[in-house]
Formats: sequence, C-alpha cells, structure tokens
Amino acid sequence: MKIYDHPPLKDITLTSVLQAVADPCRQKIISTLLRAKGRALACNEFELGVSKATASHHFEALRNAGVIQTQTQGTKCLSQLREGELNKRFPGLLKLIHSES
Amino acid sequence: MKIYDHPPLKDITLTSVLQAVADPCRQKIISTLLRAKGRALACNEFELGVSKATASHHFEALRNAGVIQTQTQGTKCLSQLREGELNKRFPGLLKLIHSES
DNA sequence: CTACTTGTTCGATAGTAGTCGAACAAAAGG
DNA sequence: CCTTTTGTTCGACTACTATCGAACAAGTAG
Repeated sequence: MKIYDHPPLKDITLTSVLQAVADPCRQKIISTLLRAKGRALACNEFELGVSKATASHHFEALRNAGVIQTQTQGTKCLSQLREGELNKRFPGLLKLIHSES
Repeated sequence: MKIYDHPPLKDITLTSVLQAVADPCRQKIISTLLRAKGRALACNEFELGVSKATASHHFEALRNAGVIQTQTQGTKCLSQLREGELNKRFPGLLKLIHSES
C-alpha cells in the first residue's frame, strides 16, 4: 500500500528523538513493542485510545524519528522497534522508557 | 527576590521530564551545567541566544520538571542540576544529554 | 466485481509552546 | 534617593501539535 521512509539514525538528533518520545501515546507504543520482544505488531494490536487518524500520525512521528520501522503485509502494516540501532545511537533511551512502563 | 518551588522528583513523570528536555535551548542549559561540574551558575553565564524573558521561561520549565534547582543571591539567581536525584529517578537521562553536547 | 479490513490523507479545530518587548520588582552600590 | 543589575511577569503573536471525522487507497476474501 505505501512505501515507508526510514531515515538513517546518524541523521537523527537527540532533540528530535526526545520530542518524538515525549508523548504518552508514543511511549505506550514503544513499551508495547518492548514487551513484544522484537515481534512486529500491527497498529490495531496497540491499545492507544485514539482514532485511526491520530494513531497513524503517532506511528509516522516515531518512524521519522528513527524509533520504529514499518513494513506492510497485506492490508496491515507491521511495526517494530529499531532497537539495536537505537541502543547504539542513543544508549539508555529505550531502557529509560521501559523502566517507566 | 523570589521564592522558587522545587517539586520532589517522585512527583515527576517521565513524560514531563522528557517534554522539558526536548528543547535545544534547555539542553544547552543542562550541558552547560554538566560542564560546570556542580557549581551553581547565574542565568547570564549561559549563552542561549534568546531574550531574558525567554530564558526565564526555560529555567522555569526545567525547575518545574525537577531538572534544576535555583536559589537567589543578591540580584542574581543561581541554578544547578539536581544531578544525584535525577540519576536515581531517571537513570541514564543526563548521560544521554551529556553525550550529545 | 463487491464487500470488508486496514491504514493514510485531508481539512478543520482547539490547545499548547516558544518568542519577544515592555513594564515591573528586588537587591546592591554610589 | 537614584541608578544599575538581574531576573520575573504580562500581553501579544506565531507556530506547531494532537485530535477527530470523512474521504480515499490498497489489499483480501467471498
């Protein structure tokens, strides 16, 4: 359905990734993915309590910040954390969010 | 001149502290304080490139998020990081910011 | 082909956040 | 006192952001 852009993490600034994760809804996405232990999840597997449009917006924000990567599968879009890359580029960030979820 | 409020860190959420530090100007304040190694600095010892009013606003945001503490001395107001408390409450956060400054 | 599922895009709206200049307040020093 | 220094507060403005419903697009399954 759609082609997703995934910026290389070296182009991501600390400011932009912090802005992306400084939102409770997006933190919920991240912690749900952390609990999934690497398995890619479809958007409707997150309980975010917002509309489809809003959810799509949050996933895009995390994608643009280099936090998640997305691929389509049929009508679904599956997302997963860019965990290894994130831990290298911003060590401690995911752990920080995980410890509060 | 003024009495500053300093909330206990247990009342601070991850979201609010992330919102506070997700701003380049405030990151500059934090990294300047980190380089000062615990010494309290007056507002004019930071080179922020914004007006007095804006700077005051940013210091207040960091104070409300539990990141800095402030005391007056004469006409100046001296700020320092709540480093030990922050490292306990949000381990890795300061290191993350420090590594990018 | 039609209907359904899943997600994106658009347009609109309400709320929030960063910014500034100007006025103010408080302390210090002549 | 009067001036200087330092920072706060106020009002206004701009820009961004989260949110939604509705319309759309693309794949799947009957």
